[in-house]
Amino acid sequence: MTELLVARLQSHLPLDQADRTGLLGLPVRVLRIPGRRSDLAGTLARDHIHVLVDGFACRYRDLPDGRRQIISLLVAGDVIDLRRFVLGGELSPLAALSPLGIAAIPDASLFALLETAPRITRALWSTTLIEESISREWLVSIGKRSAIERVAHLLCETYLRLAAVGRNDGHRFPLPLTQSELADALGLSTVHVNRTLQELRRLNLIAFHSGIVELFDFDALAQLGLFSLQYLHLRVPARPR
Amino acid sequence: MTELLVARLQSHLPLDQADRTGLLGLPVRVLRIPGRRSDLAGTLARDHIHVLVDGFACRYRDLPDGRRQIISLLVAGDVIDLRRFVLGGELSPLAALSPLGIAAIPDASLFALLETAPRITRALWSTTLIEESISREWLVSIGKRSAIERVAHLLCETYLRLAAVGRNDGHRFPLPLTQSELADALGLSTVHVNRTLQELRRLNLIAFHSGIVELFDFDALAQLGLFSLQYLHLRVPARPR
DNA sequence: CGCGACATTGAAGTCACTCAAGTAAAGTGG
DNA sequence: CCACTTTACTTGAGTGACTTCAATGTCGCG
Repeated sequence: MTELLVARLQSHLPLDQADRTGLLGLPVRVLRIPGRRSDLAGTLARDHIHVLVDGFACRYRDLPDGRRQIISLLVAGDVIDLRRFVLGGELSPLAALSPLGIAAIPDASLFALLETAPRITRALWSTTLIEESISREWLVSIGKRSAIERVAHLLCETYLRLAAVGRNDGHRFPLPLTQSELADALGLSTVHVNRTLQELRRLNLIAFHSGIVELFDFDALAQLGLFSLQYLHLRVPARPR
Repeated sequence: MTELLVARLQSHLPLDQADRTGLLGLPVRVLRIPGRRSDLAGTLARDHIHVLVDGFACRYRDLPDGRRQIISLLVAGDVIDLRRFVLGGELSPLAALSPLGIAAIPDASLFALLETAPRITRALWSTTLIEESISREWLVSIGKRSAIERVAHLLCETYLRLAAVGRNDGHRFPLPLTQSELADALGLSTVHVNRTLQELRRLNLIAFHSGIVELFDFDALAQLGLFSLQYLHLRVPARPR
């Protein structure tokens, strides 16, 4: 179950054999969430660290009057609660967008491993920096990109993140968000997301149906979305045919 | 010069005496930037880590067609290039918004210190997590808050960040951004920032003139901006009279 | 079959943008 | 010390991208 974590960490920084062995030796319990739901954070043990191994989740933030902003998308390989692990405090609100598999590792075991393997500390720290990098790029999207650019950008980003952990199927990949959730992620209204998706279909750039996206022309989509790639810090830019 | 860094790290996580001594013993060279300028990143040595000790800076990102998004504001005590230190790669574009004082510490010295002081690693890691937290809150602002809420929110945030390092003067604090830079930070147009500031003045909530802000009613402003405070992870919420 | 969730469409409205002047303040040079 | 330039701020008018509201359509499922 931790192979995925190893793969994920190595996609950003190299590890050596001892590091890998240490990670693979961590005790893991796997948790299953059967389907979509909000407010998942409370169900995660506060003395374990959790890695998403399957499915889609998101972090979100609700304003007092009900407005919701989706802050980030979590895909297989993402560590869910490093912030709590390092800084303590509460976990940010979390929602399952599909059935999930979550690996839970006791904090204590990871602490022990980090004492002997400084490179892993650095690799984990890196993943938080990359999350931040993505978060900043979303800021650019919402702040400066038009609706169609935002959607195009998000699709490029998600595609590459999934491809980096092998969860794509050629140019097709799962994206189990409703249009209204896309709207909350992109800072748009549901109606406008709908029209924007139609425009992208009309341009023959994508198909999107029942939670599956297909990209017909990644390069054109990337150009349209002013997508630039470096911010994902992938060591081997998984670029598809 | 590193007292400020100590203060900053302690504002989020406790350190012990040995940690403080180690930090204060780091060799430091101080760099002065005489005034406002973009594209500062290139002038910072790639084998030193830099801490802003005085003045205001910002990270930004330009899109190919010239649109600029300001990604974050850096104030005294902020570490500038932890990402490079941990993850390598390029520093994100940086601009000086005022004359700056920057402390430069050799990477090697800090690496050496971190080997003996794991708590400092954790404290530094924390600062990157808090930066991310702020970045996410900006995402919420731009995604879901109205123009006046955004401005109010930014003012509350900046006030508390400055107060945490003692760079406020009662309810007054420096904010050396032009309205056009505020616009680039908030995802608004210059014209609209102007009108929004006028509205805030009309409501008797703020004064803002030649780079100095005064808050007449922090609580009212916080309420207007849907500002919630926890995301700054301050151990001692510096709340002013 | 009928319900519920999601997607789609149309129409009307608005918040914030763009364009275009005009004013104010501060620096520059002769 | 005063024209001249530059930079920032302010104001008005018109526009447009996106929103809101309100139906209607479609699909999967018990």
